[in-house]
Amino acid sequence: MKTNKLERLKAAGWEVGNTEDFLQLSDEEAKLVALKLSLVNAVKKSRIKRKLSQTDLAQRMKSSQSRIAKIEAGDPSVSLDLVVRALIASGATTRDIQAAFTVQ
Amino acid sequence: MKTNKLERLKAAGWEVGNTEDFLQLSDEEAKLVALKLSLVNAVKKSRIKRKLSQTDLAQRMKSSQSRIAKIEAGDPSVSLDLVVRALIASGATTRDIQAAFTVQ
DNA sequence: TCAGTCTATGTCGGAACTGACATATTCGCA
DNA sequence: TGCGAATATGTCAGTTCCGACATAGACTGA
Repeated sequence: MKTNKLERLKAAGWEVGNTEDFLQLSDEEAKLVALKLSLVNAVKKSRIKRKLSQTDLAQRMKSSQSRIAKIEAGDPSVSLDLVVRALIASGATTRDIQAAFTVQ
Repeated sequence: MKTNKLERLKAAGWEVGNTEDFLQLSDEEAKLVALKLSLVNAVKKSRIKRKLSQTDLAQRMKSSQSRIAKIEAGDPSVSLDLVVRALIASGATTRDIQAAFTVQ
């Protein structure tokens, strides 16, 4: 999956703004990554807000602690599906979710 | 994937409202399905609006016509990832996308 | 009617994603 | 400091999802 390029770089400490044109990511790819990033942040925020540990959240959504850690780290092996699932399971309201989808 | 239950039923002509408690889908599952459904509709709407054929859209996102058809049909084999990707590729604005995430 | 375009459906091999596990690291706090 | 809880990282086998292809059906205008 092409999107992973950016995520890998980000993980290596790059800033998103710079790398976009450097890698010549298409607008579509950039949008998708931004969206995911926004959701990822929302997951962590929502989880913390509800005072859930990663293990707690994992149980709620029948996943594992390591997967939650990867979600929050923006790991390339994590799909949008799973991020959204985590967001929902973390108790985020519909409003929260919608807000997370606000990318400009 | 558990979510498919509902999608299969829906495809068979069921109404979502009824089946939810019948199948005892958790709130989380229901939310996810509703979200996907909303996005799926947005894809078709956006594609038509821009007068793109399924083949056109497929080329834009380097997928295939049959995949687009499946996306729009809410096929169980289609992930949220792909739906969102299609939505973006169809030219939907950020505002459109956000609107599609408005589920209550 | 029929040719051309569009959409739907089924299938398949390969790619991507998953939960689970092991283990390392970080983080309070007594 | 050191201990327990929380989080991070790596790996892997099983599952899901993917594009591609074949083909069927639907729709439109001539």
